[in-house]
Amino acid sequence: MKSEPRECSFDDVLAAPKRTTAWTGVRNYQARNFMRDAMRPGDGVLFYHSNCAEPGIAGLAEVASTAYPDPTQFDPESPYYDPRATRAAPRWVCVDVRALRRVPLIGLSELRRHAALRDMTVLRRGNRLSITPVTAAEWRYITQKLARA
DNA sequence: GCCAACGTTGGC
DNA sequence: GCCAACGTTGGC
Repeated sequence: MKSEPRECSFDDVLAAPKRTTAWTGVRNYQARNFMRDAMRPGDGVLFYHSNCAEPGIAGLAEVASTAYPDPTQFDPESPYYDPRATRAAPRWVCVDVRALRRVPLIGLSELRRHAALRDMTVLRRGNRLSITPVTAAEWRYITQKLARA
């Protein structure tokens, strides 16, 4: 899951109550569908810092809820407000994400260096999705080989 | 700041 | 349903 550290860094989540934050503001249907259809409490999350000086994986987290309506879509004051959404027919969902542990930043250039990660969705050219699936093999490789504390 | 890549919008 | 125009993402 990508987050811009200026908006919400891994350390911000670690410092939050219950080390948990609501993953609000996703306004892409594919990313929304991953949260709604594929993500379950306890699923592992690679917390990725994007659009910053050192893009890469900054920490390990887990999904802490099933999907529920993203409250920011109903809030006219929010930058994520969506006038087409109603409480009866919400368009966007979020999940809660709980930070588990910080890792020494695994930079994008390092991720690209590993043949085992060649097909990672997030590394694909032109990828812009803020939420992308990770295979079991990729997860093992990263958590066991690259994310040693 | 640049720009490639992609998603969304809206006229037709 | 097509597709050009536009907006956004995000690495560099």
